[in-house]
Amino acid sequence: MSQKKINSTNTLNEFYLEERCTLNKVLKIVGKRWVSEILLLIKQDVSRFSNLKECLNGISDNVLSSVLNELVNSKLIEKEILKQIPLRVEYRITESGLELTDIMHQLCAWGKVHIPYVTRMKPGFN
Amino acid sequence: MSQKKINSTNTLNEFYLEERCTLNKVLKIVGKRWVSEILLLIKQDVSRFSNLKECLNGISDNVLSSVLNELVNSKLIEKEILKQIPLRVEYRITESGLELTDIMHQLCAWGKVHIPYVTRMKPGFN
DNA sequence: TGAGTTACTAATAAAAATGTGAGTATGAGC
DNA sequence: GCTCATACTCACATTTTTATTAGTAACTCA
Repeated sequence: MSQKKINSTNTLNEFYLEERCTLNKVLKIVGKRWVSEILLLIKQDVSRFSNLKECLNGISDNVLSSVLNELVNSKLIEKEILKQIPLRVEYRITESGLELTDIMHQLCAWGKVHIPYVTRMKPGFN
Repeated sequence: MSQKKINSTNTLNEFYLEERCTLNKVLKIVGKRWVSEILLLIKQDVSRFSNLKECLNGISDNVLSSVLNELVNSKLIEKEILKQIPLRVEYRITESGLELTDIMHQLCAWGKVHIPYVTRMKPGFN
C-alpha cells in the first residue's frame, strides 16, 4: 500500500481543503472508486463479502476489503461476525449511511438529467 | 499529462462502473480535488482565474486551469473571454451547476452532522 | 525594443490510488 | 493429517492523479 508523506504538498493541500469545508471530507470518502456502489448494494441487503464480490464484476479481494474497512471506520456500515461454521460476516448499513444514500440518489438523478450532455475528456486529451 | 491505457484493468473497471450507474460518472467529476471548492467559489461570483487562485491557497496554475477546463467541458460553468486589455476571462456557473451545488450543500450538511464521528485512516494504516 | 500583465499550456516529477497474486486463520468433514 | 471454504491481509506492481517548473500568446505602455 501507499505510504503518505506527511509534508508533501499533496497532503498539505488535502488537509487545507478538509479544514476549509466538510464537503471535501465527504467527497474524499464517497468519491473513491467502488465506494458508492458498495454502500448501495449493502443498503439492498447484499450483506456478505462473497456476495458483494459476485455483484461487482472485477473488484479484487484486497480492494473490496479495504473499502469495507473504510466504510466501517466511517460508520456508514456495521460489521457483524456471526459465530458460524464456516466463518460468516455480515455488513449492514447504518442510519448515517442511509441518510447519505438519499443524497446520493439525488446526485444520481441530477446526473441522469445533465450527464448525457457531458462529454468526458478523451484519454490523453487534457 | 497522463496517458490512459485503454485496456488496463483500471480503465476497464472505471468504464464498468460508469456504465453501471450514472452516480459514478457524477462522482468521477465532482470527487476530484479542488473541483467542489472551485464550483462553489464561482457560484459566489469569484469569476476570474487570478481571483480563484488567490482564494485557493496552494493550487497551481496548471491544476486550476485543468479543473476549469473540465468544468466547462461538463457544462457546470461557462467561460467568457472579454475583449479587454489586458486579457480578461470570466467564468460563470450554469443552471446545471447551480442545481448540483444544491445537492453539494446537502452533502456538506450531512457531513457536518456525521463526519465529526469519523476518524479517517491514519497515513500508512490501511 | 523590451518589460509587464493575464491567462494560460507542456513536459516531467512525485505521490496516491488501484490492482495482482500469494498467503493466513478458523474449524468442518473425510 | 489433509483438504476445503470463507473472509480476509500483505508485499509489491501498475496506472492515474496531483504538483512543479518553465514557457507561451496577446497586447500595452514606457
